[in-house]
Amino acid sequence: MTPEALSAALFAIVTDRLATAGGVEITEGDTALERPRNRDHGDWASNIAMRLAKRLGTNPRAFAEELVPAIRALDGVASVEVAGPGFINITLEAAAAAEVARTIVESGDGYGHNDALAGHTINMEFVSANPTGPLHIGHTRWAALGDSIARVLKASGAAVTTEYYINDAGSQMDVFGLSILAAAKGEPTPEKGYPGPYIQTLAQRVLEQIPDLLERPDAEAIALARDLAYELQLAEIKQSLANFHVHFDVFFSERTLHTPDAATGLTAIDDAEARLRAQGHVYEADDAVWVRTTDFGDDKDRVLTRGNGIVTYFAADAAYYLSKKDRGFPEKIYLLGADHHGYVGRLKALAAAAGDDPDTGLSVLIGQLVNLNGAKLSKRAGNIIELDDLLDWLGADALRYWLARYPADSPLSLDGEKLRSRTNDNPVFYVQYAHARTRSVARNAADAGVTRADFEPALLVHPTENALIGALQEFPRIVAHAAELREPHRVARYLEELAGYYHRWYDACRVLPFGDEPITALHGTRLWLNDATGQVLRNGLDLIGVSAPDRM
RNA sequence: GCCCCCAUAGCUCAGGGGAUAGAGCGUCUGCCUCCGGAGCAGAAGGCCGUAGGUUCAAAUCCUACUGGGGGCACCA
Repeated sequence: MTPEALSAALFAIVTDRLATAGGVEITEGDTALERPRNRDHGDWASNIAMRLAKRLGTNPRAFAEELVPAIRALDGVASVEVAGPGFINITLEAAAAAEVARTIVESGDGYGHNDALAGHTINMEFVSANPTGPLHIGHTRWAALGDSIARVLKASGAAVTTEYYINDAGSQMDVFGLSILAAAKGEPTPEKGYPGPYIQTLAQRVLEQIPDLLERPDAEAIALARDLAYELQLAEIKQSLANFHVHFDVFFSERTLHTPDAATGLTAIDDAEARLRAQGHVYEADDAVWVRTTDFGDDKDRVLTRGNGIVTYFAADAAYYLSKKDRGFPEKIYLLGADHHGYVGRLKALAAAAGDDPDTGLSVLIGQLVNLNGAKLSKRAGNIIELDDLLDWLGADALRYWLARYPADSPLSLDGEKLRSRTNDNPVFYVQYAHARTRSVARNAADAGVTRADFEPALLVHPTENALIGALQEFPRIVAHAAELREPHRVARYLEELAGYYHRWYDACRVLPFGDEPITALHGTRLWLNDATGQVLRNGLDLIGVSAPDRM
């Protein structure tokens, strides 16, 4: 008996009761159960009676009492009580609750997957760092968060495509080429050019591949340096992301939006402008071409083509948006830093201008920036810390976990001391340790001859077993909530709780027999519970891209 | 000026309208004769920024205010 099954049964009972009362309708979400903090309040509690009391014009306790007999009659329910202002507290039979251990072991990696977002087709864009330099600390949070969100969305049944938009067009690429060439010549960084030792390294590699670079005319040399350095840098970025266990399905080049179609001679941006014009949202003023985004809530209209004939970044954004739409993504998610929150208005307006509903088709997740030991990092300050260095220093697991365990809108600072520590200062170790412990117990069980041959769930009656089982039962719903809210930190926090329940159980209940004690069904059944816990810890850690070691 | 985010234990932070507000760190006290002590049990520590409002019920929702962070280009 899972909370989902119990909730569904309760829903049936309540709707049945309401059919005779008439006039009141509820949804399945209304009978969702919560795990009471206080064990005296049963295994699962419902507040449905209090929620309906007003609409029914009845006393919540009285209405709750009316539901009790039908709930008590359910298979696997041990007792039902009405308590407090009208809570219905349900206690399950130990055997019915502990069934979940078998379910988990048999479902394996699939346990926790759910269909909360079945039928949703989602495009997620994040990171999208300029290919003119390495990924740095400013990108880490979105990389970790975006990848984890994609994982929980998939686990909840959504079809997800993760996408990295490469800003490989525009003047900053020429500045990049110029910087590389200057470095190749041994000249100082040009004004407003890209500084940094990585430029020197890139220049060196470019020279190795194009030995006669410096003998070519500057214009040609800049273009050659730019394009090759870009290629090399992008490969580095992809490698960094791979090292960080972050996966992108698509790397989308902005250049392709500026490239004329062979047949029509028009670019995707031309096409986007034409489509917005056809919708009646485009006008000319001051020699420039504008979109009237203020019609859709933006605070000012936006320019597509500047007076000098050059298209704006926003024009490419528009074309890119339409590309996502055309490629079949009804839902688009953008992850942006708080420093880009000014984009929200124009993106929403763009979606509306394109004929989409910005409320359902587009969600922009804004997150706070990351600090390091309290010191804020900005490019201008020059104290850039590269992702690769962070990975060398802290390891992907600690970094991914730390970045994933806070809500995106919560300020976050990386504390190198904590992340390197192998104590409870560093929560990833607490969780990973719990997993390693489940594996250790399993190894010892195998050596001692304890197997999963016997499974007698009715034997799992210890309070710490009840608590652990309840936590295991909650996992699918935790994943579904994390997906619906795009909040993977819920998974991390859940894992910390689960690890706590496991450690307390481990402390109180032995899986292996003492000394020469005979092996009983209880030992075997507890091994199921041990293995089930390990499986859930593994599945949860995987959702945030963190490894689950067998030994530490 | 306008917009967005934040305010909860000494510190860092959880807490999608419910019962006695939680965790880690730090402080104090216990637990290693057998499954990993990177663990467990317990103590101390709170006017949930302030003031109103909605509700049977508010840390949670709404409004105003205070204090902190960020943003408001024919840049990319």
